[in-house]
Amino acid sequence: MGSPSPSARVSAQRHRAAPPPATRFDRRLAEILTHATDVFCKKGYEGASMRDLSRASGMSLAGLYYYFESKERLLFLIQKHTFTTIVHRLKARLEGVGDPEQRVRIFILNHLEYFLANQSAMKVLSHEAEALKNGFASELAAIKREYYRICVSLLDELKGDRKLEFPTRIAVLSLFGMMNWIYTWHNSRVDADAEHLAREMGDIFLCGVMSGGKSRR
Amino acid sequence: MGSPSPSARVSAQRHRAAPPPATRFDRRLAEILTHATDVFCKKGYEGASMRDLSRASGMSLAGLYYYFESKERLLFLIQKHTFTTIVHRLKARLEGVGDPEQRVRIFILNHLEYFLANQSAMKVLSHEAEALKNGFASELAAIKREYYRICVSLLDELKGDRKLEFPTRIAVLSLFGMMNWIYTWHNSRVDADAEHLAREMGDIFLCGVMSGGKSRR
DNA sequence: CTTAGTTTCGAACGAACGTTCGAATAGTGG
DNA sequence: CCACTATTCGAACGTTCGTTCGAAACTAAG
Repeated sequence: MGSPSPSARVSAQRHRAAPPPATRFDRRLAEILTHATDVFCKKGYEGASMRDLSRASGMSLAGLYYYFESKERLLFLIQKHTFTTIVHRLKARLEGVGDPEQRVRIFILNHLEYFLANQSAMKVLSHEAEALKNGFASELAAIKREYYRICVSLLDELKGDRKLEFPTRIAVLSLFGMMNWIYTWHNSRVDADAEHLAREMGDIFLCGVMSGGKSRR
Repeated sequence: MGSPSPSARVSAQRHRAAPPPATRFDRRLAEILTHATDVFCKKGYEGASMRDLSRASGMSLAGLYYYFESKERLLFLIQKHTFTTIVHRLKARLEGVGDPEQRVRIFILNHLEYFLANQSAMKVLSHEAEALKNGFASELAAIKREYYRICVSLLDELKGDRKLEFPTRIAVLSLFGMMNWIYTWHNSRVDADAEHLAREMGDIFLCGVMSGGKSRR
């Protein structure tokens, strides 16, 4: 039993002085993930066949299975990497910022910047949220929940700081809706960049939330 | 040529005094559409097989093709009926209401009420927006555009009436995002009903839009 | 070069897919 | 009852699906 089921490997070896910190295996896998992301984005997870992925990544159908053991795990790898990265970047950007409104604006900007810079990946993350089953689904749900909780706590900070009253859950989910819906309409030739969008959505959302619903009734 | 391709029929006969104004054919088709909507909602358009639809509607696989000529046309019928209905109801509700803010609030309420009362259908409409091709796609895009334009004109009315300045396109699409995202999170056991949600989302959106983005920078 | 390990691939598997066809059934006016 | 249409179905069509397997091709060290 020299090499038992290669695709079960999780990229364990990491003790070398190679120029890029990733092994050849990891680099090739990353390439495949990139191409697969585009295909999933265009045709949807169910609509994309392994043969489509094979064609897009320039590797034979059978060759793909050396890098992952199933189509479902491939989607999982894409979604997990995307979500982990966006959470990681958010935490880094929030460090050292105290003002609650600024912190919310950073949340929005971080989300939109990553969304527009990685449109395919973020569409796959948003649109194929229900495609995974059981173990895969629950591991991803945990990351999602963490991201959600961060947003809740940011809004609660704002609430406490400004003595506001609004339903946090609805506000958070409305904000996610505004931001995630972008993948259905954003056109880089006519629409503004992430910074503009973040300011405009931030204005709509924050002013709405901060004026306490006093426009009528 | 007694009955040339039954499924090509568009429910032409409508000159009878039958108790319900629909023919037997139309009634049975509507039943199938209802069951198919639930299946598409649960498994997605690509993920649902004709055999799934057959099981759910209690009709044989071949029998389904008496009522529509392809799986794609079935999705089209579902989406077109849903979208047409929501636009029709909106127009009726807007009649006779003059105040621009009230008109926007009616738009939101109409959307959310129909969304929550027909969750499956609206999820299929929102989530499978890209599944149709060519002719089907363009006919649906026309309805979608009309609905979008109505929302734009409602916001432009509000803008003119209150001398506001905000980017209409972003505002409209943000509003759609807030509302349509509901299908990813709404839980009828913990979340409020359509009226509450419409008021809360209306407050966030309208106050945000009406205060002109003055919260900072 | 030899050898051992890593990576790739052609060919095939059984299963499931959307769709079709001709025959059987149910319903209806004569 | 009949004759006729409207509706339903079992069985099969050819295609595509995700996945597997054993053998090649490549890579790197001895």
